[in-house]
Amino acid sequence: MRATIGDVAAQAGVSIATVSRVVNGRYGVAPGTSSRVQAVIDDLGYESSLVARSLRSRRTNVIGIIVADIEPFSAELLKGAARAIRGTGYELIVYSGGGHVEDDAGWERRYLSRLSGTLTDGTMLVTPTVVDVSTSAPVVAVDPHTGSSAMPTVDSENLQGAMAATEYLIELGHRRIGFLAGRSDLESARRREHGYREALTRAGIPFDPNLVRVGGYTEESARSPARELLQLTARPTAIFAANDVSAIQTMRVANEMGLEVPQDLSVIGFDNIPESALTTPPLTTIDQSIQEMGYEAAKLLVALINEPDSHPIHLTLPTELVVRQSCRAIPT
Amino acid sequence: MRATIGDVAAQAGVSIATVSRVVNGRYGVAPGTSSRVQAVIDDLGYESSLVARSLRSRRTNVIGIIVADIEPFSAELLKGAARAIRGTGYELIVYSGGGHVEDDAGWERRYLSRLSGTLTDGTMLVTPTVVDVSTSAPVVAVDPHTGSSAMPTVDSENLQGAMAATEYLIELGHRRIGFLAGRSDLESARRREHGYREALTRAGIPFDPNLVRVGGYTEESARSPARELLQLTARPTAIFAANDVSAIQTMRVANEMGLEVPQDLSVIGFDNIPESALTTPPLTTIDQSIQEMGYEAAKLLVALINEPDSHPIHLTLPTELVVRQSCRAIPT
DNA sequence: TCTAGTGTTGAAAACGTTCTCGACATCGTT
DNA sequence: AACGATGTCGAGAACGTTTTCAACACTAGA
Repeated sequence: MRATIGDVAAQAGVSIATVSRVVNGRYGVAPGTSSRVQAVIDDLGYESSLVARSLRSRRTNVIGIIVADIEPFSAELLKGAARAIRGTGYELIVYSGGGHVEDDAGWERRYLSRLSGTLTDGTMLVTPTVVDVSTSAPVVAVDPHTGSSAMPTVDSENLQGAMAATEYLIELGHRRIGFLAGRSDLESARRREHGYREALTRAGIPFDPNLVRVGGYTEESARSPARELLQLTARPTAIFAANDVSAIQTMRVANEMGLEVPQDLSVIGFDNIPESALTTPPLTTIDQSIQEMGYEAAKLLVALINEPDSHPIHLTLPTELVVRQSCRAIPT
Repeated sequence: MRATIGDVAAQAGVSIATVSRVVNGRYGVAPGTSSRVQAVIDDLGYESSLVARSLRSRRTNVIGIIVADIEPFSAELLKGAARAIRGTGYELIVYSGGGHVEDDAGWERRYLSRLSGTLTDGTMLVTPTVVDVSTSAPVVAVDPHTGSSAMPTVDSENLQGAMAATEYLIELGHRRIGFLAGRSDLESARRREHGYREALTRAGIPFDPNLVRVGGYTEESARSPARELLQLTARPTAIFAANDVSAIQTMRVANEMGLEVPQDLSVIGFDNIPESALTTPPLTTIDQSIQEMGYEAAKLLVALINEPDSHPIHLTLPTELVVRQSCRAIPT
């Protein structure tokens, strides 16, 4: 059984209050008493319960990260956040539901309400759909899926990145370029689609709505729209998928249909998750330095905790084209 | 301000107990009352505090994962664990200190004590140094850094994997093979070193203690021993690093010294973290399917929570050689 | 009409902490 | 000798829940 503060107090022959003082290094306990209590603490291996402590006191020195699920994107973000936290004295708690998000709108509000005000001093929301949460504790949103808000925000240049991806395909000679979109209620998805259309327009290529399918960012939701695109009579020679997970599925579907990438089909993604380098062929994609987003968001959050009245910041990180081997030039 | 159960009760004109019953779907509240309370809950956006709830009640439906830091290895593990949890109704909480582990022995015991018995129904310990923790709640250790114990365990075939790596180098014609070890107090590191020596012995190559340096698994701790190996007068033609992070640093150090990999030096790693495919050249390594370890460990933990008296299991997952481009045959 | 049951509700204890407040020594000062 | 200052300590409230227990109002059966 786990030792409680009461056990320590009883064994040391002092009150609970005194043990609490020793544990937290508060002023006002005699040296003799202190060392005696400390000895009992070591002996029993007592450690204060994070839960009870945070229920009572305002400050916990824990920052929370709320994610819908732990998948490549959020995992990258976590690495960056952990790097930012290192040495600041804060600890990290990541909270994730079972990944059943589709049928569960407002999860971020619910989870936030579960943690905030008690467990954590501040919270980082990863790809939230709603950002108008009202809370006393600082919150920063990473890659929010809706327009700018009063909340501090870190995201990346979705528009420019999507344009760069499309322009690259155009430079390679592609004209029939399919777009596998994310959910249209998500801001990043809309911006990427906008970038795709903008690049087409600038190149003087007419926009064909038939070449756009809605994918939804997850493995499961990407497969059938990808198949639809590849079954068109005028099959696109290239597909720009709105994130890497979708792009990887697109390559898989293409293979299942007997198509070779990049000989028969060029595929480009968005995100540059580590997995994208592991595919055959390695995926050409847009790097949005997810780790940096996590790093900056965590730094921002810590700053916000220490300086609560600073006004909201919107940070936008650059994107960059990463050429690997999933695209090739159209033979003219 | 965050709404509490008291706010809901006051506004609905019922007692706190009744609200609690409605929230948890307990039997014994009149339909009319229930819907009235539910309306107030929706209106106020009330969500019960995870902290307060878990302080009081035994069951939380949360499983905890305790990691020293979030780096490539643990991040992979998390992905697997999240996959295993999906759809089970459990939620996931990952707890990590600031990554200041070296000067902080017994972190796993401390963190466990912080969470267990309160916040989580069961806990997964990632690469713990001590495994003799005593706790009432179920615990499973992943890749424990010490010998087998009474605690359920998931690890992988460190010995066989290390032998495979060394044998591969030998097959390529290498004879002077350096080994960049992990910390000698860690079980996995010892097993990998054992595999290295065993493979040498079987091939009839005498073991040279001078070709072994202690690295310690982290980026910082790997650099100087790697440099030492490369500065030997009889420089090894190949280096087997005990994990991918060390191997990547080894390649970097080699480059800084003007050596080309794999022309001047072959490097092989261990783990197959996603990052290992991103290096130039891509790293040849031993795949220990970290995600699977996380997946199996989480499954095991859930089983243990539901069936507490089942006897401890030790699961060992296979390893596999992944050939990329960081090794080449010695010209004879 | 009484009684036993059933359905609905609230009061209050408990979980493990932190922290305020007051109590009691002890000590130096006048 | 009296008094305030200082040092050391414990009692108890509070944090937001869950859960036990008892209370109350009915209804149905005798």
